[in-house]
Amino acid sequence: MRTIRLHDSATGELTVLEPRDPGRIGIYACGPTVYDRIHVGNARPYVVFSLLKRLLTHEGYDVTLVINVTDVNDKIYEAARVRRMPSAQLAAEMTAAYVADTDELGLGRPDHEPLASRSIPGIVALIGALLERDAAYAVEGDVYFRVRSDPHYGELSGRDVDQMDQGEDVEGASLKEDPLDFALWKAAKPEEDTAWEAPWGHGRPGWHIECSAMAEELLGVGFDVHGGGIDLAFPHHENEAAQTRCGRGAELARLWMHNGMLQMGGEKMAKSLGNIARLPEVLATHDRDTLITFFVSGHYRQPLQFDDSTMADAAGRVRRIREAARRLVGGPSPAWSADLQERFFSALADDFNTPTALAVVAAWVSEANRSAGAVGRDGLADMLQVLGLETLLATGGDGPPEAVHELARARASARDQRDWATSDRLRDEIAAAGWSVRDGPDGPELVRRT
RNA sequence: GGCGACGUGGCGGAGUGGCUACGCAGCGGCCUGCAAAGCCGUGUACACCGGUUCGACUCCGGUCGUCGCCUCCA
Repeated sequence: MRTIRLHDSATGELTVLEPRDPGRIGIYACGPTVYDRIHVGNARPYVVFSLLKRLLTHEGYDVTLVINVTDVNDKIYEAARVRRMPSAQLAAEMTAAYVADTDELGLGRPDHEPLASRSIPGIVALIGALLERDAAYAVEGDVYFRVRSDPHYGELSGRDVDQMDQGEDVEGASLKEDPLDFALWKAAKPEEDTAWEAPWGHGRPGWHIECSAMAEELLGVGFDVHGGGIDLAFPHHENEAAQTRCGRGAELARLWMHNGMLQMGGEKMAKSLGNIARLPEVLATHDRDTLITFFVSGHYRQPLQFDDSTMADAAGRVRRIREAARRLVGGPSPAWSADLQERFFSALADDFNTPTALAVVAAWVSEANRSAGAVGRDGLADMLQVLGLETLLATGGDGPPEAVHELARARASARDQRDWATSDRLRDEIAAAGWSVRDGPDGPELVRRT
């Protein structure tokens, strides 16, 4: 179990991960609002936190990963209205689509995937605690958080309350004591078709309260790592932190981790900008190994360029590792592997530096390719597993069909007769069938084209 | 305007006060009938201007530029 350091957004510094409970780590990451299929940008935190869990598990921690699903939200009501369907039905369908889409990433599921709609009692209880402590107030069925009642408000995202834009949101502005305040509970509106009973009225939760409630319910207050996209730092995470701090008298999380934005055309990938690539579409044209490799090729905190060229680069890395893997044998790796594995895991332990880790994998592959004798795959397997790329070691699936074998045999005899024209023509036919021939020292070999 | 991050070779993308990141692409060579795969070699890279230092791409200050947040947003 080595020392893990992570960048804490709250302090801006690398911080040693010291578990609340020895040997155990609780991680909560904000998941999607389900009003549409997710795009690749939405998949980044799913990948980052799933892989962080793998690293911590590898290091011997007992890790619980929670990624929520926001299934009650203004955007869902709006999208459901457009489609003329019940919002609960749209949310259910999109939740199922989200699960199916992220399943295709091949990283497994989080340990818990709570739904806001199923967490109402916890939400109501937390709002109740905030009201009791005067950190919130009810007005005409709405409940608002009193931002200025929290002296620490703004610390997570580094903002000074007095210098913040005090943008009025049109509806409800008049009900707030202070424009900075935000809704914990919204009274049911005629155009909204889901609502729950609460002591202060029929309605539904605001955006931020659900995460505080769900995280507390599943991980307890003061859990280890809270994560999500950097765009959530304010106001979402700031508000979450404030709610729990004021409602429970304790910090929600010990450390805050934020991933950088996926960019397309030099700008953040976002629906509002129209520069999105939906996850299912991306996975229809690129295999998941390429996508995962693409994600780990950049540091999680930095922006990452998504385009044909960067995906092609990732595909090249994948090819090279797979190619090397074909020549490996089962069992322990040679002595030189130990040093590389050490470098690999220290890179990950130092703020989860996956690009450096990937460079170590490349060095391992080069070393293996240089080696004359049989090379055991265990060391590489150990590293790739943590990057979610153990699939690169899978031995090749089905062999070529008989027709291709037939062509290969014909080509071999043409070559024996030094009939290069026929031989090359047959090689083209084999290629057309999806296979390539390599004439090695042990004779020709058929390899699936990638 | 406020807060924050960042500017690295053709592209992507790490990192460090003096020593090869890495990948993709390119170029030369080995191997091959030719290829493929692999191997070997190859690129005066660190936005600009000052400063600190024996020495800065790496620290400090400034300039310019880019991106993110400040409103829904992974």
